[in-house]
Amino acid sequence: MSETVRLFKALSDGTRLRILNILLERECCVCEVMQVLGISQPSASRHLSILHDAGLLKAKKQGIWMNYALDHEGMPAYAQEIIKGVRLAIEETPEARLDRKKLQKTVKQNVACTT
Amino acid sequence: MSETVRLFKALSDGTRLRILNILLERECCVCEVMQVLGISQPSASRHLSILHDAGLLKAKKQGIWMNYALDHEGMPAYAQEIIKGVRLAIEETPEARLDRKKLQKTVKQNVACTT
DNA sequence: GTAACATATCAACATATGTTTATATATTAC
DNA sequence: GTAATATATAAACATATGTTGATATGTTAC
Repeated sequence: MSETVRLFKALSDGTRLRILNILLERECCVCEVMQVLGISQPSASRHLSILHDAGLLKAKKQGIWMNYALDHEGMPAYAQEIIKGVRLAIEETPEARLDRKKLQKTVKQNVACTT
Repeated sequence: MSETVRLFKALSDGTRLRILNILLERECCVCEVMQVLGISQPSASRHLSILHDAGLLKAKKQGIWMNYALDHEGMPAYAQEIIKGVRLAIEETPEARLDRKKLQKTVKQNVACTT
């Protein structure tokens, strides 16, 4: 049961729901999340790791970037059901729409290293 | 979005998930909840009111008892989806099974007043 | 009216959580 | 090697949350 509580605690924060909203669009690195939401880097990093620890995200290092994505296949069935609910709940809110719009205009910051 | 956060905060507690588990069986009064879970009366009352304020429960006064039940019709679509996830998550845990078993043996305490 | 029971609420305390600032680690370019 | 960028982590602080015990409210029986 504790694992379930951890999941709901992870979802009990407006910032993290905003993060899930943009991750439902596509995977993001930390710097994209901080740009879109207008939050500090430590805050973005911490919230992402909370979502990750709750089993919702998979992390993949790509060069200097750490990319986070929803782990639909890896999460338990009940979590998939709950994510459906999250999507229903927030998808059509003005804030969520705006964040997704900002996400489209966002690029990974360091232009130099594409190795 | 804040309403969604309140819902998830309400679900972020092991005691309240146990309460939902028995309310998925049938409606209960406060004294039944405290008996089944083995918690104090103020605790049962408070947790029930948190679930109620989150929009998950309907309350109906019946004589001296206040009966709480899941408000499937009254809750928004996303909440119904999330409750499905809750059920999936906890239904088959040993604790949840045990609580439902205890619920069967529980009777409303005051035998005298059946008016 | 009083007594007994069910429920709600408040105060006090301990614990958990989010935010900010500073710092450490890691990768890439030079 | 140094410099710049991306990320993670820790310390300090304020706020939120859960638990307990005491008390108040409300209903029923007498």
